[in-house]
Amino acid sequence: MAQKITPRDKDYSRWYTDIVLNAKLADYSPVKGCMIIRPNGYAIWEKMQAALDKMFKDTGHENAYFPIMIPESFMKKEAEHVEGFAPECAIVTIGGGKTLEERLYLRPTSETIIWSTYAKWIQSYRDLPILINQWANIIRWEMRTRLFLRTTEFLWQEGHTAHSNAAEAEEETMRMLDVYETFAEEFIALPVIKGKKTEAEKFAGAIYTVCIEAMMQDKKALQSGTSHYLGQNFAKAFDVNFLNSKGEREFAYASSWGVSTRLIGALIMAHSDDRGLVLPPKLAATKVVIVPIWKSDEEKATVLKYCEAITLSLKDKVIPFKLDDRDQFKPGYKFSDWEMQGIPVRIEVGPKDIAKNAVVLFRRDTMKKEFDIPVESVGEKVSELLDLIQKNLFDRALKFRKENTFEVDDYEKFKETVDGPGGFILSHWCGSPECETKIKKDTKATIRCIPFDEELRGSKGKCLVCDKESEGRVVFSKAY
RNA sequence: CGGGGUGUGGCGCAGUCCGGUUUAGCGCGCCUGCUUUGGGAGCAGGAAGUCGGAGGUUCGAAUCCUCUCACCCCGACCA
Repeated sequence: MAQKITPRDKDYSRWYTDIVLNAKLADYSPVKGCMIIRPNGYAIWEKMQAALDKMFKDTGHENAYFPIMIPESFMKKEAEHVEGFAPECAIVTIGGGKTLEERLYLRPTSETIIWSTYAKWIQSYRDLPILINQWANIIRWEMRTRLFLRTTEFLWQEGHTAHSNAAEAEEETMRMLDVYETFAEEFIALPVIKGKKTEAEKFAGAIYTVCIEAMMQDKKALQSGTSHYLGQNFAKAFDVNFLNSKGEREFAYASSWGVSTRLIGALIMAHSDDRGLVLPPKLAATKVVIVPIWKSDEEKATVLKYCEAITLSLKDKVIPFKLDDRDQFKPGYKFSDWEMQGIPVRIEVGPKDIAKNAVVLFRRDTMKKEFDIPVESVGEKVSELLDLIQKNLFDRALKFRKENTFEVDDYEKFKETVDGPGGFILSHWCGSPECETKIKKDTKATIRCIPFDEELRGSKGKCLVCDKESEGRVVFSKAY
């Protein structure tokens, strides 16, 4: 390929963009901040959707679809919500050539349209819970955009549940956070820290927000998924009440939760290298590429014939593969091409291998080759290798996060750490918004979350800034 | 919204300061042919641009002037 990838240590931001473009994941569109998701990128999203959708169904959820356009009056019903979202909303004012009576918001999230509907569906405690998820596109008019990480339009899923009591809604909020954790770690091979957002960082309209935070290779944090306990806020705003078993009228309790195409950004930034994308096998639509090598036409015929045994072996193990028999490129070009696109495993076959009745296996994560793999065991061997790669990516990312997580108790040292090595910093915080704001202003580091993990939380201590009592450490970091 | 930058074949750029041998050039890519093929092939031939848009100055504008549009990067805001 003509275009090269800018190395990470030279310009991380450009490296990221280079990966997205060169791996053919996405392209710029004519509209600022909007992106075109190319087949390679969309394939990752489809894999993510399939895995998540199954997990949602397994936890009792159903899919539905609500409209993209929301009446302005709906948006304005929950005070905190409208304040949080109005500035970044796109609004439709003309329809059919006429100025609309009521302006229509293109959804920045669907709480309002969904809760206005729930008002119709919920009469009795017997109607609860309602466990609905929708796969949709979202519009948020961001000032500054970056492919996958922050785009004006993005794809996501949003779960919206209604319950008859607070405990159940809170349980749901946590259950879905656990689903996200499992998905991130098992599929994206992305280790995450679960925790609670501070008041300043929570979702507009929530009682509280819990999240998963992951560390990228530049040591910055990326919020990878959120789950909100909304209490009765939206039920009150949209008058969603029901009769409980005692015959009393009560407002419903809510949760909402979502992950977006931003996860593709997380995947890229967590695992890829200066050669290109590195896909976790479980999210790779094509897990293996076969590169046949030949010199003459006769050799080509022999090698391709030989490949049939390999493809059979792969099909036997249900491993999706591609055979790259393109004539116009030399093997070296093909190697680079597929490496750039992140295909986890490559099989190289040429006359030398045929002579030994074997193949060469190459793994993308370590860039290492294994020679003399007997052809009859290819499927089995590749299958094992894919598992190894999946595990290695996770272990590598976890090791990296641990190596770049520091406990700091002195504010000067804290500032030095943020400016110097960066990473996650575990420090004590008293819980006051003033101290939180001061730290953000001084260092640009924010509280990513108050971790649930007791080990990260540690014992009691003194706030970095004001020295007041702190219940435990919180995670600070610069973030995307 | 503030600061910086860029718009020239599909992509990346040179030319712009000092208008005129520029028939607008180079690299990559593309097409054809031959030789190649175990880490991004070589040679030969070929197709493709009217210089973001509008107006102006001039005998003459990619180049000067005015206006305008778009995108990118850095900040404030955010999944």
